[in-house]
Amino acid sequence: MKSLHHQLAKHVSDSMRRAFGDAVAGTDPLLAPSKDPKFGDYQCNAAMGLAKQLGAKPRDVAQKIVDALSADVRAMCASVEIAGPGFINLRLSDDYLASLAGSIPPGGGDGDGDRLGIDRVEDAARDTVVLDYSSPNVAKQMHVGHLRSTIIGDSIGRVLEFEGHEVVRQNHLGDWGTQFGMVILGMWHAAMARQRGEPPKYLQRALGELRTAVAGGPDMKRAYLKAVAERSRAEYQADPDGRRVFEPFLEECRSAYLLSLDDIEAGYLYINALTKEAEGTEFAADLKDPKDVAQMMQRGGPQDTQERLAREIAIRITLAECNRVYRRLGVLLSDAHVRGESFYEKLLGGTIEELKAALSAPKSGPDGIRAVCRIDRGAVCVFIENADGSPVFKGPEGESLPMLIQKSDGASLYATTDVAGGLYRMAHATRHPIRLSSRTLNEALAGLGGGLGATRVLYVVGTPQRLHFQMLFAVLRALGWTQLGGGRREVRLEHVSFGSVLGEDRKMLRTRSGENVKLKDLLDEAVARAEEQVRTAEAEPDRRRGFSDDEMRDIAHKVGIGAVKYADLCQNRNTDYVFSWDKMLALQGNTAPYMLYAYARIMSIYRKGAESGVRTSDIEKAPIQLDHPAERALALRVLQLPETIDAVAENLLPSLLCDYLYDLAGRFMTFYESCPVLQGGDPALQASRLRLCDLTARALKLGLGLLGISTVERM
RNA sequence: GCGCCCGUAGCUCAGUUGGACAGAGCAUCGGAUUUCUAAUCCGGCGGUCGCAGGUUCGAGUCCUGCCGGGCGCGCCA
Repeated sequence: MKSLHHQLAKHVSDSMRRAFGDAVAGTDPLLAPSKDPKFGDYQCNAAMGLAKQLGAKPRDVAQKIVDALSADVRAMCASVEIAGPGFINLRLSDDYLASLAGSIPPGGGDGDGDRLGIDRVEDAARDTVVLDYSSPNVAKQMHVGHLRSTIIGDSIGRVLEFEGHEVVRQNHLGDWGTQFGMVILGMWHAAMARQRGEPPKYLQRALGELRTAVAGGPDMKRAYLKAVAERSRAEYQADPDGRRVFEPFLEECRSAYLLSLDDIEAGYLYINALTKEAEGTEFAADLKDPKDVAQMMQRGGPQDTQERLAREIAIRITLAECNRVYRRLGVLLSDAHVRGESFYEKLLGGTIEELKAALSAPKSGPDGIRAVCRIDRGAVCVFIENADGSPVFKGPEGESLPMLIQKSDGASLYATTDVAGGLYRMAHATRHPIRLSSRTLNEALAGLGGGLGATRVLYVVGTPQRLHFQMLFAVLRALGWTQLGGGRREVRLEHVSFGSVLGEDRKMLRTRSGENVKLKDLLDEAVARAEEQVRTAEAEPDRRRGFSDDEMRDIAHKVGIGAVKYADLCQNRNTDYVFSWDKMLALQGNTAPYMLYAYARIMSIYRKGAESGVRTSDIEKAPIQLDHPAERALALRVLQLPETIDAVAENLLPSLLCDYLYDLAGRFMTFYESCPVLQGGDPALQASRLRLCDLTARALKLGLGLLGISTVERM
């Protein structure tokens, strides 16, 4: 079944062409759901615009469109009216709505895999979507900064997959770059501490000591740095190639749980702070520079086996922790989707070579924006300019702002990785072969399997990186890599940006001590708060449902996690949002608990019905009656699920689905209050209303499922 | 300094490519429960859409200027 909106838009569009000829063939019928029921169900706003174009009166244009409407539309509608300056108001007939709702096939069993009869996209429109989301950093606990990317990305993936697109998830793990040198050095310090016989949690203590020393003034800081530098020098000298202490330590880490993620994170923070404080002092020489470590790794070679081993261990520990969070959140990411920055390592050299060669002279993309690569201040830069040569992006001095591809010291940057990643994601050996200038790059790409062949690439990354993605996309387009089928079609590159999570003080959400809020702590609290609500209700005789402990824990988990996810998704992702426990866990308003409650109420009707011998299988074919306004309003809304999903897939805005579900749940509540389902004496009416309940429950479950939220049978 | 985003009811936010009198929730006030989950429902109050111009049959939406806030701006990611 195609969406109501799609069908009506097609009909009106056809009618416009019949009335005014092929000249208006491409004109959007501007069909929209009516805001006010008194204007009908849908309205066409095209007549006013068309009138100007045709030099006619708007109402006359509207009349001609109406006159040309096919018999099919007449059959669907109870009325078609022209109103105001030239609105065409379409009111669907109750019979049509009832038969359409009645034609939705029954759900199978508990509703898993239920599509409510919604079609997948046609083959020609099927995208291969590469979806980049979550992107945690190695050696760091996931914190609220990762929450939005993970939740929004996951929902978008579910929606696109439901629509029938092929979704290739890519978890772009931050496992490369200078910061990684800090992680490895942190592990080295941990190894040395263990060798000295210090108890566990050394790095956390060291970090605390360093901070105390810094806070204590220059003398204390100096003394601390001196002690660490001297000890470090001695330890380096005792084990200069790492073979005696560091490497055995790492080997041991492979099988034993010597380091936790918190240890590794503390190590990173420690080295970060230590390097900063030692910079420019005489102690810096005795403390290894994390940049050197990172560079050594990037250059490759036999000397860096320890660094690589250390990285592997840090990645493994990080992923284990991430997977725990994903499992709790019900996010569809696993190790199989991890494609970290280091994955593109083999492409980096070739990518720089390619950019130098392909962009040695300015090259234009389909939008006329051009890119040119040249060395500037020792760094390899790609400058992005308009057709007239003026810069598209400017720095503080008004100078052209390039995308940096290679630092003057030879190291690559995240832009390099992203260009390489763009190539890998779009290219495909057969479907989308990309001609490259660099043989090195060509071979490296083939070595990675030739690429993913994406027709749409989505980056679910925060709004602050907007400039970076504008540059990246401009470069990828200028290179010509986005052209599909000889330029007939473009790969869609989209930055799915989102705002920050703010505390109630409207500043970035932090703990009281100013640290990032760890995701696992946040989820713990959500579940704990939800559990408290359930237990409070159970303690009151009037509200008691008689839940077992297991049931209460299950409800608390689903309500708590659902509340966090829903609170994030229901807001337009582009704006910052204020995090509030009370609001997200409220039972009224646009919240997960409200939706889950609506669903549980329906399930309750089924249970009651089953007690009196009503079976859903008996009423699967019962005609649906829409005599009550609440019944009609509910049925119409259920039928608008397909077009809502279409809109989410197109605009990548899960909040549209939330708005829909909130409205649907609200309409159900109204229906519930005014239309008794089981009480009525009329069996046909009872069957009809049970079917409406069934459709509503399935729409809620499907919609919430696309948001990654589980329903509860009772609450 | 330049660029991007934002400014809508006391608070948190919706508001499709410009469409009908600007909508929710919270808060507040008032109603509804011998009936399927009252964790609900129905109603009242509440807005010169930051300000000033402009384009348009029509502007919260588009253009210009100003005020206020956030973010970003070459060798971090």
